[in-house]
Amino acid sequence: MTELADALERVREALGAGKVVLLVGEMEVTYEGRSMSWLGRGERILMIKGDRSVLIHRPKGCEPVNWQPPGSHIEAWLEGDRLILSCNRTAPPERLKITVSRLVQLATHKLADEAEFEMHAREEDMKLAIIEEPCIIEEGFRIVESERPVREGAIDILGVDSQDRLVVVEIKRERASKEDVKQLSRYADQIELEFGRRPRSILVAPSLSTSAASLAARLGIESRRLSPRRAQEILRKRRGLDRFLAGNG
Amino acid sequence: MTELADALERVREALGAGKVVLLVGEMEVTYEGRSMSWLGRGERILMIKGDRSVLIHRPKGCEPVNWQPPGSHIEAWLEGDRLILSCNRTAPPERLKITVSRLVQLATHKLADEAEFEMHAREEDMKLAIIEEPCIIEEGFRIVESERPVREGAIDILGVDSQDRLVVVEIKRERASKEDVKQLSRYADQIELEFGRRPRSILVAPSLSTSAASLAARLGIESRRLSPRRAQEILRKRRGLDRFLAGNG
DNA sequence: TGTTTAATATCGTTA
DNA sequence: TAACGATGTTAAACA
Repeated sequence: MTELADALERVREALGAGKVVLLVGEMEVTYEGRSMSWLGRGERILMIKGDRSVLIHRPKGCEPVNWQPPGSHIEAWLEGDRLILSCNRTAPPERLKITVSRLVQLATHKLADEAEFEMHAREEDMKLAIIEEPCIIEEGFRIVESERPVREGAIDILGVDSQDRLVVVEIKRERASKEDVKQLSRYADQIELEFGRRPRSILVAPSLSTSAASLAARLGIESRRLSPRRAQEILRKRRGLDRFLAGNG
Repeated sequence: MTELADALERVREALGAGKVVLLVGEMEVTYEGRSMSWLGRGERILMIKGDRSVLIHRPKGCEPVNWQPPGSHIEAWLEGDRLILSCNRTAPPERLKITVSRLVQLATHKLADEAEFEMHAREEDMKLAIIEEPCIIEEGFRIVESERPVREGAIDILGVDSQDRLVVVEIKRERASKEDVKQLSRYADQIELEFGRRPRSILVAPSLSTSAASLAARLGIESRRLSPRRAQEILRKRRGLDRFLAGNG
């Protein structure tokens, strides 16, 4: 197969030059390492990036069927009328073997992409919004400390209410589960041990699961509705205001 | 830009025909939905599959920088000298907008892939290995029940030892963490409540983290070393033996 | 280097 | 549909 022999040369050249390889064709895939998998012959897309990460995509589904993280050692050779690609890692030991039996398309590109990726509306942004605007929790709420370490993990926010009672705040960016309520309860236990009196506990999340809500009620844990999106809007508004005040100062 | 106008037509045709689109070029990307993200201009690979899942890959890294799961509604149009792709979902509401400013390559393919994907050596296989060969846990160990539901979740394996003491077994396919030890301890609490006496607790995993090991020691929790790979070997050997015995029967 | 935690996690199963 | 755990989770932050 002259076509696959040519492909082998181009793949080797691309690997050496740190190019991205896009190979469309008929292939079999086996993986052995943390798990083991077999995938029989079919038409797929193989992507090898400049950092030697490897992805195999089927014609459907968002996730790759097989992959190898960046830095794998890649070898390529011909075996009869097949093009073999062996992608190996040592820690943990794992191997991905791709057997290409028919080539549909092969492209290689040297790509330049230095842009910064910015993401917002994460759990971190919810915490920042509360720190910059504590009345999200309630009127008169003040921050004492963020990420205060306790025996198991860290308390998202420790604060005091208008009557100077300690408040333990736990933040979740998704619907809170029973387990999240238990975690907050354990944090409150730690604070009670340390300060000698029971703090208030407030779970901040866009919503609570039914079991989480009933457990929270039983344990006397309060909750506040806040979505990551709303937190992001509060931050943006506030920072806009800060810039305005700075400009006038 | 005649090139991008031509690309628009080919993308539309591919979307209608359920083809896979591979577009390499310079683009900006914004996402708004469960989170929000911005990515400035750079050279990337856009993949749209037949099921309308969308992936954007940078030249490095295993994971896509942005994506949209299968079934998103995709619209494409020209805006000045830019090709715009808008990929929308309704549940949850989220939108991915791609602005292509320069085309490097565009390919579309109708791919056929009907192969079955088989994966082995998962946590499930570790459980099966213990069920088929209980002496992996210890001499005289017998299975009572698998996946026994308790208040929070399910016990992987409940069994009895050679002295008829109850044993709660928790299986982890990776190095076990402190949290895994706590989970097992809570399961043991539930069994103690139900049966009126403290069961033995055994954590099965390829290894334990240092903090997990010390917590296990403090709580009187035992452990057994078992990797998914070894479990898979045991299963294969055993099933081979079963077939041999069945052939002789 | 190892551990811990967040993620647009995704994906499957079960009640 | 909601809840819950497994995943070859991946990836980043932290000690």
